[in-house]
Order: sequence, then structure tokens, then C-alpha cells
Amino acid sequence: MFNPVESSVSFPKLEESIARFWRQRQIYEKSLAARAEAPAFVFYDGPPTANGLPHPGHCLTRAIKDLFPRYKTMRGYRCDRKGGWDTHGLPVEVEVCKELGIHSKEEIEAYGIEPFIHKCVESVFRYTKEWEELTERLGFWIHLDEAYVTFHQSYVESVWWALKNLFDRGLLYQGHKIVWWWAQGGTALSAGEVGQGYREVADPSVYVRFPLVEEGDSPIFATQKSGQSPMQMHDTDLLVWTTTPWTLPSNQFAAVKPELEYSVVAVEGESRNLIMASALVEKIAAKSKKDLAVVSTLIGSELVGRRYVPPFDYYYKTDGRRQGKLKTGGREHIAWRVVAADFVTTDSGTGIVHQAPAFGEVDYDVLTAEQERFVEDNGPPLICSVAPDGTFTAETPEFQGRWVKEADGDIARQMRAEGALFHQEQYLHDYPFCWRAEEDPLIQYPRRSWFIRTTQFKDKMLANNALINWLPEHIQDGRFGNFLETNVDWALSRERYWGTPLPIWVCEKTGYMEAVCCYDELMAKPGVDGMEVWREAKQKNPDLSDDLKIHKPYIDAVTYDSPKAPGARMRRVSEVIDCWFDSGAMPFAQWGYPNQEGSKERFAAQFPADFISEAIDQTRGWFYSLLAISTLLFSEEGTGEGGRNQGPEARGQGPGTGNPPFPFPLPPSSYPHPYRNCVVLGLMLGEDGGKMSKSKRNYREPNEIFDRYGADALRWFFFANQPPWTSIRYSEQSIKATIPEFLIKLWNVYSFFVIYANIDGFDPAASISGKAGRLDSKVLATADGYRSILERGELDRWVLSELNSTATAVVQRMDRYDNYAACGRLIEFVDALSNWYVRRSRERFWSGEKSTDKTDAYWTLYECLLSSCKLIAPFVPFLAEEMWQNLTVAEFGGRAVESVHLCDYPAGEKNVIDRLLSERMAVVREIVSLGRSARMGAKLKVRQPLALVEVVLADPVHKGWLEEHAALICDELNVKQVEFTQRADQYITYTVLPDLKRLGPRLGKRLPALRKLLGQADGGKLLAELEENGKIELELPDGPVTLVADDIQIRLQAKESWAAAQGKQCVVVLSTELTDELIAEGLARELVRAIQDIRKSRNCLYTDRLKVGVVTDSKEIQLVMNQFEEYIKSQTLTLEFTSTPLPEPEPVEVTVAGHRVKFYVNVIFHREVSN
RNA sequence: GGGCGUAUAGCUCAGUUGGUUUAGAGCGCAUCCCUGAUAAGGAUGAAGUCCGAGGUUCGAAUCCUCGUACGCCCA
Repeated sequence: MFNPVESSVSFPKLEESIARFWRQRQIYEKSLAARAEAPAFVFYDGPPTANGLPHPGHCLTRAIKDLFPRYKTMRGYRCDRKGGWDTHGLPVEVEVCKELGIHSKEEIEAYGIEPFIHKCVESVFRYTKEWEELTERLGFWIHLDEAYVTFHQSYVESVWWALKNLFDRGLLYQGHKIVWWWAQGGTALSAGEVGQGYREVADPSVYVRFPLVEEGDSPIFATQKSGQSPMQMHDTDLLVWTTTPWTLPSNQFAAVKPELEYSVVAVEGESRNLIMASALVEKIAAKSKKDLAVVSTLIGSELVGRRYVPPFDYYYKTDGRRQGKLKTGGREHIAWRVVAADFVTTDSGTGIVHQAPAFGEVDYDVLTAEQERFVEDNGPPLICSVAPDGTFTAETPEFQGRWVKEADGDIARQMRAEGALFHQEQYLHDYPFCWRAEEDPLIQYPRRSWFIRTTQFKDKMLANNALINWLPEHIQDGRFGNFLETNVDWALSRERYWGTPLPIWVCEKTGYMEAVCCYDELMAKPGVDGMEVWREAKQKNPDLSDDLKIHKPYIDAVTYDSPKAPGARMRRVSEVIDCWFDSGAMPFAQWGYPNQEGSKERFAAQFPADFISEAIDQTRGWFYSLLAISTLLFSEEGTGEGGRNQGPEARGQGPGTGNPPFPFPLPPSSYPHPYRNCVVLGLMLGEDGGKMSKSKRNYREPNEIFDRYGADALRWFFFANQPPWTSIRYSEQSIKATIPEFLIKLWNVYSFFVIYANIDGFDPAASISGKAGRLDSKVLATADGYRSILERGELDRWVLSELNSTATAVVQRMDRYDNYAACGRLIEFVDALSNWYVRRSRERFWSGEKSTDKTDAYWTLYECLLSSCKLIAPFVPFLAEEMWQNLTVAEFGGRAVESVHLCDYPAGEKNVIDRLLSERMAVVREIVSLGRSARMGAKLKVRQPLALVEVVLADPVHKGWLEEHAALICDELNVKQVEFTQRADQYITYTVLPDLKRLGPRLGKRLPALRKLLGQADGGKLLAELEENGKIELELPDGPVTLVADDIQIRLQAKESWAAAQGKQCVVVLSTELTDELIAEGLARELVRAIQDIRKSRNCLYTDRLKVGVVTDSKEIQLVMNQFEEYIKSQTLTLEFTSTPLPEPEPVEVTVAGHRVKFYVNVIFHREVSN
């Protein structure tokens, strides 16, 4: 006996009890244990930060992260799911600052780094409870209690190990990074912060002369206007434009676009000529209100290498003539030269761009590129005339101590006085200001920073990327590939407080540096000292997490003896690292590799990942950091390449480093790593299609969705509504709609089954002896009364065929990580099950006596439901479990598997799939649908029986089979007879269409003529010709053409005068003629319907019996009552049927086909539902 | 400014390597049916300049080019 199924189900309620069941019975753990020996399917959890509340976007990632591991587990893999928490970084510091009501680094330091760090640790797990609740509520199975945590000592030490490896191989180096700098606050701002602070302002815009230096008697311009003598350089200036005059003292280069045309122009009334982009001459003439006459033209590349005198000579006076050795041999002036750059445009300015590498990222790249050309230490140094507080240094005595922006005016004045200023104006543009001090403009400014030499591994990263399976594909060569192509070295360090400390100690005397791979290694250093800072803190506050001892400020206090200078100490550099490095290190750091015991084995067993998934914003985040770190650490072959201080010891296997040998580096053939398949999720949008925003209130909190509709509804919405990589509109309506569309539809089938199985006493547990286990088809086949599928009726064979082809298709799609397509197949199947199988089988379940046919129906539907449970289990785990529990555990008790999630996933059995039957049934369904359409058109209710329906088939292949199924069609369409024909010229016109796929390649340009000809021809005649001769001969304007049967397709078109509907494969024509007999039968059905309505309004059970009196003046109705008495009684479960009034209750008066009829209906007894 | 993506019915989205004057589905809407899955279920219908403009081709929603709009990432 199955538990009765509530007709009005509350999914949220049901899910709660299922969640409890899983928890109490430890089903997740059991699902892992069941696969203990199975091959691994490796999943990595990208760590979220738990210092904020989870939002709908997290639900999507968590749902997808749950779907595939569940699926793979059912498919026979062991999929460990270790959670993770990202705990470091600026977002945490920002949250704490908000809480403390402070902003700047100065304020943090005034507050105290130590208490600040304590606040950070507290904040990191503020919302852990909410995250855990959401995780469980969503049905996301993952081990959160064993999650890796990026601030834990073991994790940090793993990161240190990686960094030491990179450092020892020369891949970690110090350089400059140009940052957006808040000078007054002394801090760099993140991109997000900068983005918030843009405002339109007016800045001075200056056009400055850079006089060219004559190079002895070197030849001058190659391209000369005809008839002009070669021009001398000494009377010519580059015209350079900038909106930041204060950067001019730090000028190092002038950039031109090599392929752009430039003009030498003579200025009215001035002795010196100017060079500027030809395209801009007119514009500049207009601005400056000066007459500019083009003297000659040249292309940018001809300017490259020419030297000039910068407007300020603070540096030029000492270094202006300095040359350095080039790597390619020869010498070159180190600065104040024209260089080539692609970023130069003619949108504004002069086409010649002033380069102050200290104050612009692009400019800095130019400097780096120049430095690359010279042998080491021979290249140009970085010139920076500005102190970190934003004032000029002593190197620029006239302006020393002045805030740079404020000096702009004087700088311009000075240039004007010296004749260097050609033109000046105001320029309106967007410029960033500090978001917390609105009056303070930001400046770009160089900071010392640590970099990872990722550029050296570009090709290896690309090779690795090429073998990753990206969903969607375009990420590979698109967003991610492009990003790798334009790779720049990873700026690793952060001048912040809460993060993994950079494990590099520097000798205070010599500058010698060492990287350290773990705390123990540090403790073993000679003369180590400073641990008391931590000890005292811990004493004062014993609750402090021990993991903090490896963080700022405690770790900064630890110093040791320098090996290079007696008496000197090694002190840690002050920086922490980018928290992306933390998360990217998780493949090994989650195990504490290599310092933790057993980490080597765990890492080896769980590397690389088979599957990861995050949203698209992680492309440059986690997806990159994983790939970069893995490629840098594990792709090196042998000791061939790498850095300058590489050697066997530096590989991290030498004495004292504590690094065990490991099966890495990987050979290149082991790509891809560290992940093979990556599902990139789209962005989640709010109800209105815009960005989700708390203040706009354009989305519902996940918990509200769970309470109203349930987790399965949300999950199914994510999986089935769109491919996961498109942007997803998080719409409450759509989430709600999944319930009737899919969940309820399946639920109704399930409920239908349970109702009748209980009435009829269908008892699979009694028919199956011994273990029922996972109740797969093999087990079912052992049941008493279970007939082999081949013996069963067609409908049963059909639905089982559909079931198995669905399973096959779902597996195929899920193996491709295409959950959307998989869901499409599941929807189709559930629809077929509900709207064809159950509908067509209802009578079999209703019939009173026990028959083989009825038993077959039960076993068939039972099997469909069991398999459906399993098929939907990874998608909607709660519903699947609920159904499983009732369909199996309630019946079999301990003989059945305890949970659907311990089952194997149905892969579909080939021998049950009957494609022909499936195709044929589709034709029947089409005929029925067309018949209804024809009825609709003729305004003939389905209730009204008709004498005949004629089906004209375009293709006779299924004719014989269809004829055998005439009864089914008659029943569905309520007609007495169905006939199949192929030629029915009275109803149909025929059009012969060319098969373009075949004829296109054959006929090419002749095709349009043929199409025209066929369009005008009499299709019937052509078909007759084809039937007679096996071919059609046609005369095209340019010659004859012969068509055979395969070359054409036939379209049928119903003639207008008939009640007909046409489909792709056939036309259905109704006979609309009504005899008295048919009308009477129709009336009988009207009566039945009226009585059923009353049954319903009386809340009758479907087992209740009635006594009915029908009173009417209509002779017609009376006649029908007599004639169809038995029919009406059986249909309405009426035991007594009279044509006289009953004493009670009040009659119900209804119009039946235009006749007034009074119904007296008594419920005379309830038959108990029994089994 | 650059890269990537998206644009198909009122809404949310499909549309396989180019193939047929019938471009699909769900929701919503309209009309209707069923009433023994019943506070459900089903059918039918209306509704589309496939973003625009060019091009390639016998043939383009699909391929190419150029635009436009929106989104994301970067500058």
C-alpha cells in the first residue's frame, strides 16, 4: 500500500521534511560511501566570501555545482565535494572599515592593525549560518564542515610554498605598478573605487613644442613634396598635447603612430615649423587661430628615433646625452626620443603623445618596452618628480612642495615665457576623484610592487587553455583566450593588512632576499626572534585563532639573522598578496600541500578537476588564477627553463625546505589542468532585466522564493529555462510557473498512479520476493504478474520506448554538460506520459476486473515513475526523493534502497527503444490534433459524435499500421469510422515541391526555373506521371530535367469547402453530416456531462453512487434518456435513474443543447475505498 | 576606445552542418473541450519587417561586412 498522495501539494513543506530525512539518515555521506571504490569525478568549489549575505546569483552557482556532482555520482563516480571559504582581501577590509566608520589606511593604522585584523577575522564568518542554511535549503550537497579556509595556517603555508617555488625560480620579482593613487590619503584605490569617482571637470589643455635635435649631417625626411629642398631639423618642433601639465617635468618620450601621416607645417609669423598629424592640422589651426601651411608630409615611422629637447631640463641636463648599450649591439640615447605606439590616435590632441611613464599605465608600458631593448641597467630609469603625497620633489626646485594639480598654471606660464607653449585652452573631460574625499583628484602614480612573471608562460597557458572544455565554447578563444594573449605580469602584492603575507624576508643591510615556505622553516632560521608579540597577544586573549600568528602584524615581528651581513636582521617585506592568488592555489592549498600529512596523496588523487563552474565575472578572477598558478607550478619540464636562480635546491626539494618529491611537474601532454570542464554561468539579472540591486528591490530574496515555491522550483527554473551561460532573468513569475509546467504535471501522474494502485491493490512488494534494491528493470522483471515488455500492448511498449530513449538522450546531454537540453527531453517525456499514456490508459485503470492488460498498465506506469524519479533526481532532488520514498520505501520497507540518490542513473536500454513505433505514434498524435483543429473550424464539439473522418496521407509508409489503430483515432476524435487515403482529389490539391537539399547542388542556377514550373504545374497530374513512369520529365527553358520520387516532396492542401486541417504529413477531413442517431448520442453525452457537473459541485468522491431524476418537456431528451439509460448510468455511477422528480434535494436546472432540463441528484451511498 | 556576448510572438526563450511561401515552445491572451489525476487537466487560435543596411549563394533567422541597441569585462 502506498501512502495516499495529497492532491494539493506544498513543495516547500515537503522539502523541509526531505531535508530532515537526508540529514538524519546521512544520505549524502552514504552516497559517497557507496562509491568509495569508484573512479573519481573531481570537483573544485570556488570559494565565496561569507562576509555578506548570499544572493540569487549564489543560488545559481550552487545549484549547478550540485547538479553535476549528483549526476556523476548516480552515474557511478565518486565525487567528493569539499567546500571552501575565501576569507582574505580588500572586500573584507572594506566591510570592517564600514563597521568602524573609517576609510583610509591612515585611519586603520590609527585604530591599530592588530585590533583591525581581529575585526577582519570576526567579520569573515559573520554570515556563515545564513550560507549554511541556504546551502541545505537548496539541496546543495557539500562538505562545509571540512571546508578549506584561506586564512588558516595550513592554507597560507601552501600558498607560501607556491610563492617560494616561484621566487626561487626567479618568477617573482619587484617592479613598479602604476596605480590610481589618492595622494592625500596615501593609498591606492581599486578599480571599483576609481569607477565610482568619475566627474566631469575642466583641466588645462596645453599644446607644447618639443624642439627636435639635429643629428649632425644625418639625412632628413624621405617623403618630400616635389620641388622642395630637404628641410633642416633645427628649425622644427614636435607639437605635443597633454591635459596634465604637471607631468611634463617627468617627460621621457614622445609617441607617434608609425603608419600615420604627419605634416610639417609653417606657422604664420613664426620662425619655427611644427610637426603634427596631418589629419589634425585644420583643427589645430582653428583652435589656435593661426594660419598653418603644410610644408611637407611624412609617415610616423620616419619620426621614430628622432631626439628632442623636453620643455623642462631637470633630468635632461644631466642625462640628455646619455646612451646605453642595446641588446642587439650598438648604442642608443636612453630617453627624449620619438617612439612608436599603437595607442596614438587622431581623435584629439596632435597625434604626438607626451610620455611620462610615472603617471600613466600606458606610458609605463612604453618605458618597459624601451628598457627591454637595452642590456641590463643600461636602459632608461623611471623618472618621477612627484612624492607620494602628490607634491613636487627637490628634483624640480621651482615647484618643490607644491601639490601637482595646483602647479599646473605656473607650469604653463613658465612654458609660455620660454616660448615652449604653442596654445592653451580649457578641456572638459571625466576625471576620477576620491570617493571618500570628493575634492581630491586621483593621480596615476608608480608604486613598488611584486609581480609574477606570467608573461613567460603565456604560450603554456594558451596550450593549457586550448584543451579545456569551455561551456560555452566561445570563452576559450574569446574572452579568456584574448585575455591570455594580452597577458601582463601578475601584480601580486597589495599594500594592505588582511591577506596572506608575502613570505619574503629582506636583509636590512644588503637587500638580500629569501622566501620562506612555512612557519616551521621560519622558526628554524638562525637567531629567529619576535614571536613574543604573538605569544603576548594570545596570552591576553586566549580565544584568538592560532591561524593569526602567520598574519600581520604578528608575522612582521618575526626576524632572523642575515646570512649575508653579520649582525644584520632579515625582516619581512610589508605587503600581503592579491587574494586571487589564494583562491587560485586551492587545488593544492585545500589539502595544505605539501606541509600537511597525507596532503600529497589527496592532492594527487584530486587533480586536476573534472568540473568547475562559476559566473562569467570569474574569467579574469578564479578561472585565470587557477590556470596561471597551475601552469606556472606544474608545467615546467625538467630544469631547462625558468628563472635565474633556478637549481635543484631552488626547485624546492633541497634540504630545509621540507618539500617532498612529487609527480609534478606534469608533462605537457597532461593538459589541461587544473580543470577539464568549465561551465561559465551567465549573469543574473533582476525582475526588470536590469542589474539586481537591493535599493531597486527588483528581485526576491532566495529565502522568500524557497518559502513560497520551494527549492526544486528554483532549481528547475535555473536548469530548464535557458542554457546556464546566457544571462538569466531572475523572475518570480517564471520560477512560479515551473511548478504547474513540470513539477505538478509529474506529481499528478504520480498521484493518479497511487490512487488507482491503492484502489486495485496493486502491490509490487508482494509480487517481488527478496531484495528490491534500486528497483531497476531487472528487479521488476522478477515480479509475479510482470510480463516482458514485448508481450505488452502497444501503448505500454510505446511509453517504455519513450522512457528509454529519453534516458539515453538525457545522459548524452548531461555528459556534454548541457543541462538545458537534458531538461527539454525530460519535459517532453513527462508531457508524453501525462498527456498521452495516462490519458489513453485511464480506462484500463478504471475497469473493474483484474486483467492482464490492467496489470501490464500498472507495471508500465510504475516503471515509468520509478525511472522518472531517478532521472530527475539530480535536478529536483526533493521531489524525486518524495516520490521514491512512497513508491518504494513505503512499499518495500528495508528491501528497497533507502534513497533515490543512492540509485544508478538510468542510461536507457536499447532493446526497449522502438523508433518506428515512436514515429508512428507521433503521426497518430498529429492526426488527432488536426482532427480537433478541424472540429474547431467547423464548430463541432468533441462531444458530438461524427460518422466519418478521412485522413489523407502524404506518405503511405505508415498507412497499414494506422489502419490498425483506427479505433484509437475514432475514440480520441469521437467519430464512428476513420478511413485512410492517399489520393483524394475532391478534398485536396497537391503541390509538388523540389527537394532543395538534393536538387540544389545538382541544378544550381536552374533551380529557380524548376521551382517556378512546379509551382504552376498541376500537382495531381505530375504525381500520376510519377506513379506511372517512376519519374517526371520536365522542360526547363534551358533544357529538360528528370525528377525521381526522392527529388520531390508533396504538399497537401485542403480545399476550402471541407472541414479539414492540414499538417506536415497529412490532411484530416471530417464528415460534418449529422444523422438523428448521432445527434441523439451527442445529447446523451451532454446529459452525462451535466450530471458529472453536479457530482462535482456536491464534492462527490469518485466512488460515490447516485440516484438521479431527470425532468424535461423535451421529447427529444426523453427519447435520448430511454435510449441511452444504461450508458448514462454507467458513466455517472448512477444506480437509479428516473424521469420523475425526487423529493430532495432541490433540482438543478440546466440548459442542455437548447432544452431546459431539471436534475434531481441524490448521493445514495459512499463505497469505501478498499484495496 | 578595445574585447566578448546578446538582439526571433505581449513576456521568457529554442532554432542542430544555410534548404522549401507552415520559423518553433512555454507563459499570458482569446475561444473551447474534458470532468473517475478534479482548488487539476487538455485542445485550438490570434499574434513575428527573425534589430537595421549591404554582401556571398540557386537559396540566409542561420555565413560575411558595416551599423544600431543592450549587457559584461577591460582601458
